[in-house]
Amino acid sequence: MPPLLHSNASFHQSIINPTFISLLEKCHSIKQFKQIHSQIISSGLAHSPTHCRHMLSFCCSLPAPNLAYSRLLFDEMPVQDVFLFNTMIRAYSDHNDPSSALALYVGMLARGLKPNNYTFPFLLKAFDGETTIAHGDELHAHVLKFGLWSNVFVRCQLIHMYALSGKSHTARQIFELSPDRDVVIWNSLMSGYNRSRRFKDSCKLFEEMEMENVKPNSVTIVSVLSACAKLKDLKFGSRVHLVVKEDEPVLRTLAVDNALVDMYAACGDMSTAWSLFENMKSRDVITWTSMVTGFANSGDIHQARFLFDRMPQKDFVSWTAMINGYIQAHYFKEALAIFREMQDSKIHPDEYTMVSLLTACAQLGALEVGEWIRLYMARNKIKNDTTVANALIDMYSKCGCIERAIKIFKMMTKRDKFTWTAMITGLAVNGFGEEALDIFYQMLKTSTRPDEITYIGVLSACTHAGMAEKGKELFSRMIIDHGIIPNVAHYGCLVDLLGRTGHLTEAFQTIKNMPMRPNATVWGALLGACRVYKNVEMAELAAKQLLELQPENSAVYVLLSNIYAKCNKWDEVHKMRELIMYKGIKKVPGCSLIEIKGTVHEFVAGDKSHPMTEKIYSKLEDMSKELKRAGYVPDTTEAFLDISEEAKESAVYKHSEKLAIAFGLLNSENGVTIRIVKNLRICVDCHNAIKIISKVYAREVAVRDRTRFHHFSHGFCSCKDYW
DNA sequence: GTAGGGTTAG
Repeated sequence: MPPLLHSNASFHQSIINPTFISLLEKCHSIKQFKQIHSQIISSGLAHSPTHCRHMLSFCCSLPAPNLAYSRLLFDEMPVQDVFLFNTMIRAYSDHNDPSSALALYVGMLARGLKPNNYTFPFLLKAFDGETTIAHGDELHAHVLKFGLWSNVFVRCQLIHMYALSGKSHTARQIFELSPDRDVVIWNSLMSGYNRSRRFKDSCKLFEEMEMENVKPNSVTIVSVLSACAKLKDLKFGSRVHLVVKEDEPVLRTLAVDNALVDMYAACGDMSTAWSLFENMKSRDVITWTSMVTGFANSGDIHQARFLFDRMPQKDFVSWTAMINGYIQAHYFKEALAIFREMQDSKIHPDEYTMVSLLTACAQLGALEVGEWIRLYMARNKIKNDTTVANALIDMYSKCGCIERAIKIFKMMTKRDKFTWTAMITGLAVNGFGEEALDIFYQMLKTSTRPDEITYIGVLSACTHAGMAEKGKELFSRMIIDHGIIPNVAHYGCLVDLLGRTGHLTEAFQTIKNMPMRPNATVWGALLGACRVYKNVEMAELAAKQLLELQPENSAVYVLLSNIYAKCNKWDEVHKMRELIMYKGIKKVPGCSLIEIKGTVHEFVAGDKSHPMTEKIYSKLEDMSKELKRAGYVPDTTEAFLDISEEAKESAVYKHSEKLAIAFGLLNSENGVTIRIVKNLRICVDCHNAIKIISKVYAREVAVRDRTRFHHFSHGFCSCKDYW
């Protein structure tokens, strides 16, 4: 910072001082700015219009602008002209503060000032969807009233504004009414379509440009390729690629190459993506990240990781992409592990990263890590937006902590349909059917409309709470009330609902009358109900249909065999066993997860790989004695592959959830809830045993199985033995 | 003495 002039203030008064202006141009921090400002004041030049303009412009365009200081400066200026208003509005705009920008605009009108060509581009750029819905049309009218329609910048920004709020129809009208349509205004409309996810319209617009002989530039190409990537439209994307090849000198930019790589990768054409990638003269972090995402999405997680490890530099987007890749591949533990690596390399995550991590925690039932993430977000001031809160609700629900999920839900000031759906589904799987319906009715009072997924939650709430009549009513009204045509998944829910409440004939009738082909879920729901209500004939029928759809589904044989066993049809059980041996079908191994001190431990039945195996098995022995003393009798009707009674007993005794609970009892304090996540349905023996464990050890045990939560406490389960 | 369009992650 050069020394400031120590000149006599009066000497400079009322003339423009070029020294101050050039000092402002060199100014890089608010501290320096304040020094110059004080000099300007003591020189008596603070009220000179030229100095005011320079000062406000520079203050607003500092590398880290101080909005409050800028506003103070603005407020103290003796004459606030349109230029100063525009500059201040732009500052708010740059800070995504539409309401302050709007308030200033209103103040400007009140002052009798007229907006000019610059005002609306600044002001409208600040607008988000909500501000547009509230004030967009009015401002559009102002544009016309003040005669600014003829300005192409103003029209571009109007298009941008309408597109952002989803009114692409109005955006299109402005485009149509534009007298001079240069490539930029075409691009504006296309980016508008992209923003409102009207990707097909973007592609159509590109074709229109070709027909009207408007030459696309590199921005056009990037936009249209982005639309192709979202649509996974390889055919259209390749056509755009040809256009690029026809005009290489103009269109070959790094951004275009990146967009091409991303398009091919998104469409799953990894070999073309790879050859483009290899031949690029220069690549940046975006190029690499697109490749990593492409490999991950095409199911090649190892290739994704291979590339990821070789990236010359990685930013938080690349790390998040890799975390997401692991989640897509169901490698949830790896997703959490690589986040630790991310922290080691001192790359700061953002809210997107957090959502991914919370998803992994939800899948693993890793409550402690999930809690840690919430604290981490608070400590590191990571944006807690609606998506993050939705992920938290989902994580808490899937970890069986429904109270905490409700707390997040209640604290939210802005909720979207995902929020409501997450809360409804969360309550449903945790067994709070009535409460789930309450939330659903609350949702209907807002302007948020339920969708297909919401209804899956609503119907499963009725199932888990045994509310057959209510469920039937909601099912029959979903098309009338919300125009949602029931799909095969909804029919699956209905069959499940009827089956679980004992209406087997009605469930079967529903399947016969449904307007589409029943899928495996539908027949599976019926088969499950047959098990509970011991209906062998219908079970055979359902199993036969199911095996036609999924001949390798071992669970069907197991379930059918269980039903035979339950009905003492041992000949049939024997036949089933032989059939399985003959067909060489393997049972999906049962697997249970438990999180202890932030680490997720995984157990399969009969597992002896854990470092604490000896202690676990000896704890299991103790438990077995205590349980038997408390009246527990092993129930082996659902044990399947074992021949002798004794072997069966020892097989159920080593079920993965029992191992996990033994481990949990060994490694957690009294009074702490033991939380287990299981990949299959819990078996009847484990269910009995855990009820007694909850009583004998005075522990709450929460088991999440394939379909729902079982909250065990004081010898009872929240599912009321009904699952 | 100010203005318009673009790419990656949920």
